[in-house]
Amino acid sequence: MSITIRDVAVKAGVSSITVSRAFSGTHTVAEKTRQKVMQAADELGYMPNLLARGLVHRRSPVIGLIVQDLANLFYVDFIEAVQTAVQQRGHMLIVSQSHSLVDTESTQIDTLRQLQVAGSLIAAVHSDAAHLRVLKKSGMPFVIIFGRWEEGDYVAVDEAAAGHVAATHLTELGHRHLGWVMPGKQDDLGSGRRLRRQGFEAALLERGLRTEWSMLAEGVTVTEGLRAAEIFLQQQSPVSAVFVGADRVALGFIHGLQEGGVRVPEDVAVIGYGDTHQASIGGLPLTTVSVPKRETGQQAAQILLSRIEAEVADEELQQILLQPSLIIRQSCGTPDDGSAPAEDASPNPGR
Amino acid sequence: MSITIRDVAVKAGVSSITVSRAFSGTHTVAEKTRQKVMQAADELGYMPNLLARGLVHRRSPVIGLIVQDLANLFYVDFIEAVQTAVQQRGHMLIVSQSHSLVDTESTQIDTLRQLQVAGSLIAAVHSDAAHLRVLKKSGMPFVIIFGRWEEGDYVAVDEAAAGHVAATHLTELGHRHLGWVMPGKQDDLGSGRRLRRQGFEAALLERGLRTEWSMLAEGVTVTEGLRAAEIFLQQQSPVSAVFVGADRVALGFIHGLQEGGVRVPEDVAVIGYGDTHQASIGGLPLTTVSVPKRETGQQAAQILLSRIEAEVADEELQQILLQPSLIIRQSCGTPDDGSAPAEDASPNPGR
DNA sequence: GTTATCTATGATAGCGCAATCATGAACCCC
DNA sequence: GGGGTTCATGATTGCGCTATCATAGATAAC
Repeated sequence: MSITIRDVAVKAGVSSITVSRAFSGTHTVAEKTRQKVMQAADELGYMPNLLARGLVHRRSPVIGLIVQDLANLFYVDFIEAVQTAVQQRGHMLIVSQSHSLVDTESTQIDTLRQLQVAGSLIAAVHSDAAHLRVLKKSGMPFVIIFGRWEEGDYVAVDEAAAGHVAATHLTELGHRHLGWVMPGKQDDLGSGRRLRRQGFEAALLERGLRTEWSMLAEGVTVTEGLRAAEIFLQQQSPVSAVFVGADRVALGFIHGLQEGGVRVPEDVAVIGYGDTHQASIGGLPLTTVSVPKRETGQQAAQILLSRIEAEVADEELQQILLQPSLIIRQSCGTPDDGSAPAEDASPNPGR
Repeated sequence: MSITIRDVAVKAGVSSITVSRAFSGTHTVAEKTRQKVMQAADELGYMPNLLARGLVHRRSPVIGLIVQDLANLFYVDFIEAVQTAVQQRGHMLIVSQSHSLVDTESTQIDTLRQLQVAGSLIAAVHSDAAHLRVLKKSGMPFVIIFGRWEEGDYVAVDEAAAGHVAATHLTELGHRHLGWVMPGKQDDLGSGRRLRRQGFEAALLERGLRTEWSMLAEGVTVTEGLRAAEIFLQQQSPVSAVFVGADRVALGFIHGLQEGGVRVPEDVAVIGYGDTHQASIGGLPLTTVSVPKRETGQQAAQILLSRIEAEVADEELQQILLQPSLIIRQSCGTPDDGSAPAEDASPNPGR
């Protein structure tokens, strides 16, 4: 038997509605009354029931977050940032995974809707799936993250720029024979994979070069990188620098090269993508194109919360494209070699 | 204006309660009726309102999870396992962080209670804080994780055994001069830090040895490990093997040693604790004492869900102590050196 | 002194759903 | 064929809270 607003009202000698107002702060309540109420509540151990409140308001103080894979380090920083932002504004965060499956994603969205969440952030698998359009029609605010969905709000990373940055760095170091490894579970995954590749090749073209070796990888695991290295070694290509589209894969790739007697960066330079924690440590700190994960989280949360609070559905769309940045460590060699590994080399603000 | 059970009822030509039953499956509904209802619901785009349902049931289909720090890789695998287990049984997961602060933890717990979550998993900061006792009295089921709370259910790791395993491994490799670095934000953090140390020293004692160098570290960062290495190098102790109580710190420690011209494992062997992903990759794959993170998640979820479903509050307590295991990689040297790094070397079942 | 404006509080009703109790129909047994 | 048993369905009510409308007192304005 839980204690309700009614019990508090009786004890404080006021009506239940006054108790409600004292707690929710929606109307002014005389300071003296408020104190009486609070004391009564304290003595009874009263706690507001957010379910009941949510039923009336038609939404609960919860934000949904759907990522593709929790175990992916990529999301850890991001989630942390979202968590912090959201909690500051009095919301809780529900996290779920789509495992990169559209159907699962769709189911997760439905569940969030049933829970009447105030809004959600979605790392969508496809950006053209019908269920997003359905969701949009439902009126629940949401922001797509790490992907571009032209019909709604999003916060994404300029993946073409990322590829461009990688290629530019490698060519500026003097490399003329370049290759890449692009991982990813599905090709249309926000089309990031394609864009990264295009950016990379565009940069080469500007310098009159072209890709001399390439490979599409299935997963984003270290093993995948080892496999790529194996294939690379077999082919004995003249390639001296490789862009690997995910840090974990890049680390595996480097390891595989080293096992095969190829020195990194002396014989082959490797540049990664993502800048997850693991990139910065280990024997050979990875030079990588950093994704502003925290900033993505902050901005996305920001947009979502303002949609929720303003309750304006159809303002103009908020579509943000964040720029990646180059983190020079050691896997490509550097002008001034030997920099110490940084705990967190991402250039973003926030804690 | 959302579509309610009532609208469906009218459309299907039945009473609203029949629709309710068709959806919740609590009573038998004639197959023919059920189909009529489902079709009507489909056409209207009806979705059950979990807030309303929760209000009646006095709880929502959500499980709360409070970890100390999301950014800690340690929790990633664990959360993944919990997520999967919980979702299979039709629950969602709310994740929040205590940042190792008792007050924050307490606040988070209150919020979860207000949300009427069905139960929660708590990586408690202290195991003797009063608010846990209050929570227990409230009747909401919860399981303490990664710590021991003798008054309730918990799933913890045998930290003393972990220390013992580390020491045993090092002595068996022939080391006679041992040391340790123990990180952690607070000493009474489930007292794991102390237990680990005690286990380590007990094992030494059994062999007539004792700790020759030790250090308490503040945080669990790479930087902390670098600092420890600096101090270690200054002292020029004869210690040839060090147990570092957190993988991240261990990696930093190794890096620091290498920078100082000390070879690992040739000059100094280093064994870590935790077996986070990052331990397995990088230049020198880390030998470490592995914590069964997935298994902890599975078991804790299991216990919690059975409490929720059984609704028996006071059965006998479920207190589980899982055993750590030794993962031999390269940072201590091995009988057969040169094993390839594994993507996931944890011995636990499950995906 | 009368009207206008504000503030503090209350009464009622309903958010969407399911527990409870009630009813009627179908079936079965000897 | 009367009493027992099961099954499918319905009517009512309330979960705990707040939106809405209403009221009464206080203050101000002229």
